[in-house]
Amino acid sequence: MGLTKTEKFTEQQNEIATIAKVLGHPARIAILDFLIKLDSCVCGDLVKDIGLAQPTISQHLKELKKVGIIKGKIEGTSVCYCIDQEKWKAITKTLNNFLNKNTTNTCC
Amino acid sequence: MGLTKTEKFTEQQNEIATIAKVLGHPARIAILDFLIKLDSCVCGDLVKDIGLAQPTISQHLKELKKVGIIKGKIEGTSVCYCIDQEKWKAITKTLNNFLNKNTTNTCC
DNA sequence: TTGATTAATTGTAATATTGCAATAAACAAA
DNA sequence: TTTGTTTATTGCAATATTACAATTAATCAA
Repeated sequence: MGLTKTEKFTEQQNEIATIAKVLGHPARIAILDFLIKLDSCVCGDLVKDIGLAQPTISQHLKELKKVGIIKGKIEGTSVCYCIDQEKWKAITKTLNNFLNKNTTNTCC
Repeated sequence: MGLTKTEKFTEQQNEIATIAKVLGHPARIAILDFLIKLDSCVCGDLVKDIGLAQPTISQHLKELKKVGIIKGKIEGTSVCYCIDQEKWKAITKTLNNFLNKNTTNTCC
């Protein structure tokens, strides 16, 4: 069916999955890597650096914006994209909350 | 095209994305949550607990096994699934490596 | 042997994702 | 206004993912 049954899961489970899903594409990781390296950036640079077509990059940026991990500020003809520090911290916290839930068990 | 161009990205970027992708579905987060709560588990319990059909659960377990975050041990008619502690730690490290790369910038 | 139980596999339908060409929109410079 | 630059949107094709019914395989119990 291709349709995730979100109603079967807790809000937290859905939240973790949504974040992870957005991070689940190497182009988006590459974009974030690039943004981290710089202080700001325009889409044009990304197209050159990452090597995917401009509409594809634009689409990935949209996904990243959807979870708020990046934000864009229009500056004339170009757009300055950068990491949303607050959101990045929140996402880090959410993922670590989950990752740290696991304690050493003795089974298997 | 639906086909990720992995060759355009670094090994590390692909690795992070692969891990995140597997965590990018609430059913798989729910399965991991359930496994963490217990010390061991069988698929039957998961079907009841999560509320998806048995083949669907089986498919999600396969995805989780693919990245090694869980392991299954056959015990008679049922299978004992549990977290692979070593792999969990490795995955946590990989994700945190990425998440901690980001430092406070002053742009935007 | 059967019959029951449990989990994997297969096949299929529906939806989602990825990627890009073509186009549009928004702005700056001439 | 026209022209060039930059990014977003649209439309489409190809592939991937999600979900489940039906079936298979494997084991245990009687």
